[in-house]
Amino acid sequence: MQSANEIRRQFMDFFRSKGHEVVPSAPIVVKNDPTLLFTNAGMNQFKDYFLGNRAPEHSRIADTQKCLRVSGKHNDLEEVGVDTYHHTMFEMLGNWSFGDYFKKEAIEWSWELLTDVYKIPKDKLYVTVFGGDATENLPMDQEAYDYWRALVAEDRILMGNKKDNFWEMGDTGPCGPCSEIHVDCRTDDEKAMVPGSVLVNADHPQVIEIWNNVFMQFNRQKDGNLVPLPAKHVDTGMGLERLVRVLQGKQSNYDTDLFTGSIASIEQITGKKYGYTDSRQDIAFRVLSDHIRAIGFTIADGQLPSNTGAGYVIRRILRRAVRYYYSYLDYKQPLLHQLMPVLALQFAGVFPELHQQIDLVSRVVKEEEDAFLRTLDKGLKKIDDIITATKGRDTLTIDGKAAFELYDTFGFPIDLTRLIGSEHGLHVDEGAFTAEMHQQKTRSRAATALDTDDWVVLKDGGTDFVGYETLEADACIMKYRRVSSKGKEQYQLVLDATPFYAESGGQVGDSGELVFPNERIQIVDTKKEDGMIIHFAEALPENVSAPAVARVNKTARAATEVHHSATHLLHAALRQVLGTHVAQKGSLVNDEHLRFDFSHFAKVTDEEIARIEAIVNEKIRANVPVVIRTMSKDEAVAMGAMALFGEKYGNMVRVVIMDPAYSIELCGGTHVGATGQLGFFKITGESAVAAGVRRMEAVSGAAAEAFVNEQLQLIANIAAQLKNAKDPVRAIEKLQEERSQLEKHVESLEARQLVGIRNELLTKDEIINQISFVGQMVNVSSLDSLKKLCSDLKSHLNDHVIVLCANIDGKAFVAVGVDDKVNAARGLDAGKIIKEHVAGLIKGGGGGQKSMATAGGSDVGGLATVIENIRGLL
RNA sequence: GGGGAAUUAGCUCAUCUGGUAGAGCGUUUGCAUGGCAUGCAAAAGGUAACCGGUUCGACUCCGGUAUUCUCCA
Repeated sequence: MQSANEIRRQFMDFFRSKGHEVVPSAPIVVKNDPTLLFTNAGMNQFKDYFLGNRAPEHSRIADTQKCLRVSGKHNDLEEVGVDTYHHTMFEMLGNWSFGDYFKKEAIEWSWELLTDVYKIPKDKLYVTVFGGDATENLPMDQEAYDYWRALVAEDRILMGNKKDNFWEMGDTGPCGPCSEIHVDCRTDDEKAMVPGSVLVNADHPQVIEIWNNVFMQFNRQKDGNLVPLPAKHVDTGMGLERLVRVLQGKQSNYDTDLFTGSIASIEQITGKKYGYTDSRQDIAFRVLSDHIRAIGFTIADGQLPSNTGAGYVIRRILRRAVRYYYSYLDYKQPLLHQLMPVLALQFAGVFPELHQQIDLVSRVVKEEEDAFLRTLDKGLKKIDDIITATKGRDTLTIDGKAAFELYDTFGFPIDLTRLIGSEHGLHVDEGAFTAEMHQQKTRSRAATALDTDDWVVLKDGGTDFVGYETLEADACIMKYRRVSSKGKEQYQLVLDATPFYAESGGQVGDSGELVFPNERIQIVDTKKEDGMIIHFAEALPENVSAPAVARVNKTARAATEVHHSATHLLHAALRQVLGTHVAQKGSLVNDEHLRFDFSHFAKVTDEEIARIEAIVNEKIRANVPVVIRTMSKDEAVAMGAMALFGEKYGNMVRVVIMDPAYSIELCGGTHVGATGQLGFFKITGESAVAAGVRRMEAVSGAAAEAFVNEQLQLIANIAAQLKNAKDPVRAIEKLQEERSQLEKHVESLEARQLVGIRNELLTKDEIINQISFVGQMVNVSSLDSLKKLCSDLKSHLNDHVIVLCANIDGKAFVAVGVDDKVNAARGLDAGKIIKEHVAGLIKGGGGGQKSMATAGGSDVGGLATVIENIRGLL
């Protein structure tokens, strides 16, 4: 039996023999594309080629692409692991032609590979061809049919409709008919009963599509019309997991050697046995062996779990895995991180990034697992309350709102609520839960509603980026569109030439202005989308076709460049001081400061920070020229450039060198000419971001100068407050000591004073109708003292009624204490007394408990009456 | 980006509708035992995240800020 690794290698060898360049997988985490969080198809990294925004370096390419799908019409996260063939992370094998070969070769080669190389029996295979569509006025794909007919019997070629056999990237853009290859894996008996041809594209688990060949030959325009493309492309995708299952003769993807290693490890760790069934326990095995891949590869590509965006998707996948082993494998400790090394080893030859960062990834995963297990613990306490409340209401239904609150606010999974509820004979009101969920979604969507108009195209072509050389350029608007969200309108502009740097690699996009003959348009931000540089403006010029001068805000750009160059110096210094395990995990560079996240397992000590700063400042004083060169990737790696995981690089890369012996980085950002321009570098903060990831914040250039001045000013102010003490720190320590001593002193004085007053009051005790009555004006400084005094007296008197009045800063205060026995025997209630006989007299309000209550008011004159009135009640 | 929640002793958390902030663990001290594990007793430890408002009175109610958690996009 061929292993998955062999099968993958055969694919690459085959297409290499057909003149293809084999390229590595693009990162699974997508950067700089607001429409996509993760790579979800093999073609993602070639999107720019198809759109014509960028020229391909090879016209024939083959690869295996890491993909992630957690939502979509055929793949809901909650379904993964339940069946035998859906996955979160999967590999898409693909061969590509950019304006090179077309239908003939694509069809012939796919057949050759499947039947000659992989030796799949021809009578197991069916192919589909686009059958035409009347509404689009498209004929059937006769060309593809004819090429297939030369290879395959007529009854194995099926006609497909637009839904299955016409592929579109989006509402507009390149598209075309496609031709799928399906394989029928059923037994001969089953085949005899129902012919495979009727089960194609019918969601049968054993009759599955394994390869789709898309022939891009049209461009879909905004008005819906299809225009033939000048250059025709081939875009294919074959799911490796399915292919391996077919070639290894398995019933389920999970029975192939892509997954059996992980499953065996889970068996070993949990002591449970995988039984190939649909039981909860077996589903848990599949869920874990699937999710572990998604988790491992996304983190290895630099995306840490978090509570927003792509990071949140990873957190959700990870938590679903935890839920499954926690509930169905009866394993209550972190488990996933134990599987990582097995996975890393399995893919070391294909996707080395996981193996190379295995320590970091394992730690991050363990930390996440620990955090979620803690969340579960807290949720378990909450659900106890809910269950008690439910039973108290004499019902068997857990309120859907309560279940949703538990889920929404405390992150407690709904399936666990169901499970725990059922253990108590309760069920969840699912309708109400779903309704709450729906409301939440509607609210979120409304808040993010983005209304985007169509592009208005004035001129076709690509943008010439001149921002590395100049900050000012002649430009025309090529296309623009209006976008609005939450009542705020903005315009997005694409220019034929621009000096504006679009946000990338952590460096923020440029701001500036477009100078037209009669007006100036402010550019507030610049971003990248589909390879286009998009300028964000608050308004449109009156004449959008007028020539303009695009001018970048020089001050901001210069300050940003200072921080970007400082980031490189910092990165190199970190590696020198902390070790070469330091790798960039995130970066933000703007005109005010820089933020750099990197892998490191301990807090960076003050001494280390001092050494890092010293190295960077040394490099600044050495005034090292910053050399920027474009070279081949191999050359850059040979030079010792730090290549980042999770970054997509073409064959030619831009390399930024600050002293070849010190810092060489692949980087598309903009930099200063020489390090001396940085002036000074200062680290302003060091903190933790996630397990094994630290964050460093720093300033350089003018921002560093401002920072230092602020700090010095602060110290000067402090010293001045301390009467310019020689040693301000010692002076503050002394002040604090004195303060705490004084506080204690005052406290004990007050306590003693109160004891004195209390003893005096005890002598004035009168017995009225068997009740100990104390009613006096006292001299205390706060309501708190008055209360203390009252409570103190209570503990010294039996059968008491106490009324204490005080004049504190011109306001009247009264405390009334009534012994519980007196309350019971005579119905005297301190709270009631205060409300009915005190508050009114002093023009105020009050209240309290039966045994003690207080009141306050503005009329000090009423206090004497208060005492007499209460005496009268006895 | 939008919603919900949390922040109380060194740590983990109580404090039902506003009315004198508590527990367990840990710390310190004393006692018991030859020593340890430990047991007993006592003590210290609080600006209730921060700022403002309502109230006679706010940990508690309202608003804002910060940090953290959580769900949705």
